[in-house]
Amino acid sequence: MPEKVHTYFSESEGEKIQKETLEKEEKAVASTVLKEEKKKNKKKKQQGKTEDSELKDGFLQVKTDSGDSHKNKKRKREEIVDRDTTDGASAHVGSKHVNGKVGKSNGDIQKEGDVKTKKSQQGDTRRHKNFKQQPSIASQTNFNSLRERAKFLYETRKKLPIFASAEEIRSNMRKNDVMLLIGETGSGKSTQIPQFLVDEAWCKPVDRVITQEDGTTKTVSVGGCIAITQPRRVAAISLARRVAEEMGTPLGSSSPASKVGYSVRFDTSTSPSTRVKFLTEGMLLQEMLHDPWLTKYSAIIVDEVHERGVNVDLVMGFLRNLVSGKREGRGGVPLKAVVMSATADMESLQGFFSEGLNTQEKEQAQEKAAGVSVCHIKGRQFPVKTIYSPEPVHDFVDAALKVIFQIHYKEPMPGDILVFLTGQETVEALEYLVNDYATGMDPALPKVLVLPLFAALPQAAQQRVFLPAPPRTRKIILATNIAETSVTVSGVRYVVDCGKAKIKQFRTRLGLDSLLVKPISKSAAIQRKGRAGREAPGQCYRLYTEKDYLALDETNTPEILRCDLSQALLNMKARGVDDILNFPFLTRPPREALEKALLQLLNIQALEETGQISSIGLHMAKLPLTPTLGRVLLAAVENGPDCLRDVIDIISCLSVENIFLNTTSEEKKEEAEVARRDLYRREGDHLTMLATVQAYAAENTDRKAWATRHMVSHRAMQSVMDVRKQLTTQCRQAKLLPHPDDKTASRSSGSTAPSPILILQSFLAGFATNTARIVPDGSYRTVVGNQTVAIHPSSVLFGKKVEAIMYNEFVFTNRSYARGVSAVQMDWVGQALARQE
DNA sequence: AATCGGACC
Repeated sequence: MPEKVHTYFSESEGEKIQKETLEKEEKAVASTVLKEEKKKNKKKKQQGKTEDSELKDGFLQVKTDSGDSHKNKKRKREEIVDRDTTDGASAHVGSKHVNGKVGKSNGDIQKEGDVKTKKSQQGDTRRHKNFKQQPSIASQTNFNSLRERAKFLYETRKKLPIFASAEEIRSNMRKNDVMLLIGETGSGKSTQIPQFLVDEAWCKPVDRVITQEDGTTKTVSVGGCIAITQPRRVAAISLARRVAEEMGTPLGSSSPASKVGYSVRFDTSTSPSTRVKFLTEGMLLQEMLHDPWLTKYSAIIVDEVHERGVNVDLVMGFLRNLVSGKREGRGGVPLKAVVMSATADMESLQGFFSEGLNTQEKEQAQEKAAGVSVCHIKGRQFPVKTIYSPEPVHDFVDAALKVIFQIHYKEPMPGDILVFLTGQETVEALEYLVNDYATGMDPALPKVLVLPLFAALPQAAQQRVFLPAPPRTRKIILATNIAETSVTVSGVRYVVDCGKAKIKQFRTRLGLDSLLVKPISKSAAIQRKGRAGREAPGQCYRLYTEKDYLALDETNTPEILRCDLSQALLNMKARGVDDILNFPFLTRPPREALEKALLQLLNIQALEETGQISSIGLHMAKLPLTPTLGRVLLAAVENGPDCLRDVIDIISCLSVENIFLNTTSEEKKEEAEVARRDLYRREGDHLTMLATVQAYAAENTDRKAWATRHMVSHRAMQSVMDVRKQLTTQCRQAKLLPHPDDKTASRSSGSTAPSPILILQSFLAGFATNTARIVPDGSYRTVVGNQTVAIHPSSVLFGKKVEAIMYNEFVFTNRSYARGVSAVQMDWVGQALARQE
């Protein structure tokens, strides 16, 4: 069988080393997380050698220090977590670059995959540094080596499909303020466009005299910086890292001379010289609350518009107003915009911008009036053959099982299989079936390694998908739509697509979220299929007929049509958009949905009767919370600092993913019951969360072990602590909480803990309408609307009967559930509702 | 009548 092994990698020296590593690993197949950790470390060292040996080749290069030592502690922790997440990707670097040699250039940057690879390299570099105990000189930025690296990278940049269009793009942007760019996967748009534009004359900062709201004037520097928005944090960070390398500049805050930075929640890394800044859409919206005219920027590049998250729609609306208005807040300096999408549904976007430009600039009637240019860039993908099911499929788990083994029997190695399913339940069902079937498989055949992948999966288990398969083994990744955009697994040549996904839809009339399995769109189907063609030609098996495919919607339903709009509208109100109904929505939500959200904001006193934003509302908009949770926080202020601190702890839990690990099996559930006994509170989930945060925070020796012991998600708890710190800091700045060194105000040791009653009453200020009372048959009915609702099985109150409940979320899956539930008294509910009248 | 797809401030 050595043949098989040899076909996996070609012949360079570095790859041989890597191959040997893999063989060694096969002998020590690790089954426990602990073993995996060790193995990883071993491999990393090997990886380091691989890189060294390839240095002269130039495919990979160990980065010299980029001054990371200046970063604060928390950031380091996050980087380590980050690196670990993507660690496995580095193991694939070898094979990826081999592919580059035989057919495909290694230069095309694919945000989620390739750039992550860079990150892992840096992680490895840091490890080396620690190992070798390098002297402090290493913390200085080595500009020469940065320049050399950039020079080398330039050669690969030149081969990107987009590179030939650089001059056309520059020229378009000189003529027009807005450009729409359709660039398929692998075109290089996200990394190259900012570099094409940053040295343009219009991108220089200029001083302008601006009349402020109070009538006074002041001189302000306008422009000079380009922002590129991303839907996801990891993408923003890894793109920034890559572009910094290509530009030969240190990254972010590591040097005052750094020209490239990024900004995501909990992690902003910029310098006074930052000219290219990658940020999440949410972060740009946050910046706009403080700087509505985006005076720092000469251009905003909006990337991945086709994903149509609610934030990108808001950004687009604000941007349209900014490019078409009189620019008074910018001293007349234009703000340019590049809107980038992977799919070609851009005609509507063109209309969206040109409509605004026409109406606003009609009077000026100048022929050089900003128009909208459009640019198409070819992508770089390997062909993927589509195989449809000849018959409609009733049970896609069963159908997937058959197709998986059909591929496994028929198709040569290597070539991993990525299966798109709908959720944890289907993933685990198929995992069981594949493993069961594989036990009876002919031992002469390659083995299969089944790897589940979904967001709720613990980090260590997620990482397993990035490890290369042992020799003679085919990886079968069973994933939710996390693998559509957020996670890229290398080595995949076969995709199996069930054609469905769980999609959340907010039902305005009922105030209810539903999470149902629905057919995906054509563009999602194309996206899934594309995952088979990133490294080599591939195949996509669709578990539905071609007729079914043709009947699918063209694109995903924009999130703005599927979600509760209150947070979006509060942000708009805080930005000074008074007339919500006339806001330039890319897709206009139904009037009813807008009105419902406005009413909701009015109910929680975020708006005045006039529809103007209230001072409470303005405060809420600045908090990184949903309006309801923001309202709860402000209500807790009234109950004193001790209550506020506790409420912050609970809110922090509610605003991250589930802190308790899922218990799927019956034994696990019992196990969890025992492990969490000291955390459970009979008052409900809110106080249980409080107990959990406080116990976790009090654990000073080994929080990870504590989390494992209590079957609590360590990853989620880390996020909780981040949110908690952010909220606490914000409350201190707003003088809602005393400063920590203010002795008189710190929690006095003699006083009792704030009563659970005060805490729950604070919550009712935001959740008065999320309440239900028990009826004689023992079920619950909502106080407003009288609908049946059941306590979700994940709640500590599941199966319990109390007078009334308050809940964080009202979701419909196969029935209506209340999630995040606490027991309350009906008269509290009455009082809270009365206050809203 | 027994359990949530994926992001983000």
